[in-house]
Amino acid sequence: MNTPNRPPTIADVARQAGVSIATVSRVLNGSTPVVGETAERVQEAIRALKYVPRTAARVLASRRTNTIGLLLPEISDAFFSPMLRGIEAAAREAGFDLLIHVTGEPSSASRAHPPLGEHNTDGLLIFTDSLEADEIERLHMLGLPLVLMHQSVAGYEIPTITIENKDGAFRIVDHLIKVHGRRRIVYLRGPERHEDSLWRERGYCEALEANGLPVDEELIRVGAFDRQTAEAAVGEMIARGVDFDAVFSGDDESALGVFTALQAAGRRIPDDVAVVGFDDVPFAPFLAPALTTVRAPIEQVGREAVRQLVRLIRGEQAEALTLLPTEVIVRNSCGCK
Amino acid sequence: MNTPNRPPTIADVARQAGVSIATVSRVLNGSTPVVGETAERVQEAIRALKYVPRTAARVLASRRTNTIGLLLPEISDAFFSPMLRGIEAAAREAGFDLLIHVTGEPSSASRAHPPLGEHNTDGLLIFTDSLEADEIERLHMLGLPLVLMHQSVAGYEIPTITIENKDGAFRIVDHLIKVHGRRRIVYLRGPERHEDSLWRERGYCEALEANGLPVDEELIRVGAFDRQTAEAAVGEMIARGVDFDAVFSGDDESALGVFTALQAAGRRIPDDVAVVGFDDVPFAPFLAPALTTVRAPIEQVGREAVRQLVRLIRGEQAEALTLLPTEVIVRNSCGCK
DNA sequence: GCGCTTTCTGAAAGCGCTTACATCATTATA
DNA sequence: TATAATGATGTAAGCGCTTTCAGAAAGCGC
Repeated sequence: MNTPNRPPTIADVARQAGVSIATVSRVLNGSTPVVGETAERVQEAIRALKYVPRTAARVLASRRTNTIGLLLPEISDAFFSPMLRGIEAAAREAGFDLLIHVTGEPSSASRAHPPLGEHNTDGLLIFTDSLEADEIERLHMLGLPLVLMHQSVAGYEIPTITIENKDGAFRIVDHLIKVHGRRRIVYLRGPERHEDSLWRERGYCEALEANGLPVDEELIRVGAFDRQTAEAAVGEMIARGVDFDAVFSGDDESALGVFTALQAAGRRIPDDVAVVGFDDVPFAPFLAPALTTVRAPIEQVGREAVRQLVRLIRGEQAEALTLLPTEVIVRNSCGCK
Repeated sequence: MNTPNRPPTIADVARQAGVSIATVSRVLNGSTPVVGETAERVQEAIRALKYVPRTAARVLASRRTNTIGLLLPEISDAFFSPMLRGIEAAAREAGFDLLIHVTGEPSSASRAHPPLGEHNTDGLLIFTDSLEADEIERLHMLGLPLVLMHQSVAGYEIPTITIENKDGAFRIVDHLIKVHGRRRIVYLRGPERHEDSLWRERGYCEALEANGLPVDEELIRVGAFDRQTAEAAVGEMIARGVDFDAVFSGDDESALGVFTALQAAGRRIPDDVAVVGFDDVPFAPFLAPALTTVRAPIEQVGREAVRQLVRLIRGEQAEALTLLPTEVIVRNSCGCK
């Protein structure tokens, strides 16, 4: 804090109120009673001096940061806005500051050594694919409270918040088959090792099998939960003459790419190819046609993750696994009207 | 940091390497040369102990937080994703952590006393409508580096990053008039006192006047840059039989609400009513019809704001005003095909 | 009046680190 | 050979706060 004008410290407040710095601290923190008249004098001095306690000093002396860290692999996908809203609001309600770090691509040094950890937070929220397993283990061994989102780990107990991926995927693919008679359904996978994606693929496969359809590897491609990757994947399938009558795009961001590729190839949605997504991000109802998708309670995932982390920080017990329900949201892109 | 297992400190590293803690600090920070063999021993001890320096101690001793604070009024609008991406990336490149706080509604206590300031950051990025003028003044008087985004203040020199609102608005309204012959154009205002909104309204009015059209107060409503508010405003105009053939929605999020209201009322876009927005958020091309809008270089605003703030933090001179250009992006909602 | 308990407050230690200043050893120069 | 300069390292102070422990005063019961 390189300010030319030195902000007031606790010593300035103590001097003005005519008490010790211990008393000022007590008034600030309510940790020990202070008689009314003394407390009044202290409050008045705080007001007059516009005193704001220095966070670093508090953290160092109390050994608590009052900060929650959040690690994300990226931030631009429309999926993250509602989740951030949920996390930010819940952290604030619980009296914690939120420090967000985006680790970036898989090769990024941040994944092995992120600038968030036991040194500057009371606990970490870790979104899937944002931190290496070794570092998760190190932090867990140190006893730093951790909560995983959309990811689980084997071998040790870290609370996990996730959603009903498989069930949601099963039901939306079942809808395509049963209600719209689709038989050649593409699945666009998410990023490699992305746990949500693995479960969604399993739901997709189970829906096919439950309806007596074979799982055709030619219909399973990589969309990486990314608009451009999905667009390229579908574009390539079309160019190679692969026969399909529906696309389950893995997430809504990919669905945008699917729309683009189909429209570029003159395929009508949903007449020629039905398209369904996953997540129900804010723009989904406004697409042309309005996207049929699985609603993931994204904001709720964020809120619940903070709740569990705060319990851990306070030394309470947290739920090992919190599974939030998904829901098929039928709009127009599947063929319903 | 309530860990049952105490993480290693600099003293542990010093003991293991057989040097003083000052030498360890020097190796860590490269502030003073340390001979190769000694430095090697220190690095090895750091690795073996998996030592991570405690941020609070560094901040307190060095009087620098290496943290940039960002204040936003909200976070769920699609506008903020690209901006966060720009800010986050630029902060990381400059070696700063980013601490984000969302102040919430106008009545929120956070606006007067946010949990970000001189006590825990080296500088603040302040997005318009996120912090009260009194607090901006207090922080400025303390000498805390500040950069404003999409907002300016009179009376003292705080660097400002903003975009060509008026010019962009003028050109898109001009396009509606000149190319599509629209004569009854609605403007949906942003939140009260929102500077971008004021300039956009001015551009709107000037375009009308430049084309010999009167400014009709009945056509100026409040959309508050919010989907539901915009939907309600347009719905009310329709219910009251107000005649209009175009809507300039103020921002893209509001355009979603305009679309909804028009479609609910059986008005065809753009045949009956043309709709144009502002910002060119990621979903704009995918709407039905694809939204004609003014592209604001959102991510670049974020990047540039960090650049200027970092200059201030380093004691360098920053630009007083940075005005980034906007560009009309013609798609289909205005009537072009 | 005496002894014990409770309440309130101040002094002091210390959280983990940075860095100024002092010291020592080595090298270069006169 | 003596002196000065340079480089590397250690000691100690202190950043701003929290909290433990000690002491004083007041109140209560016998």
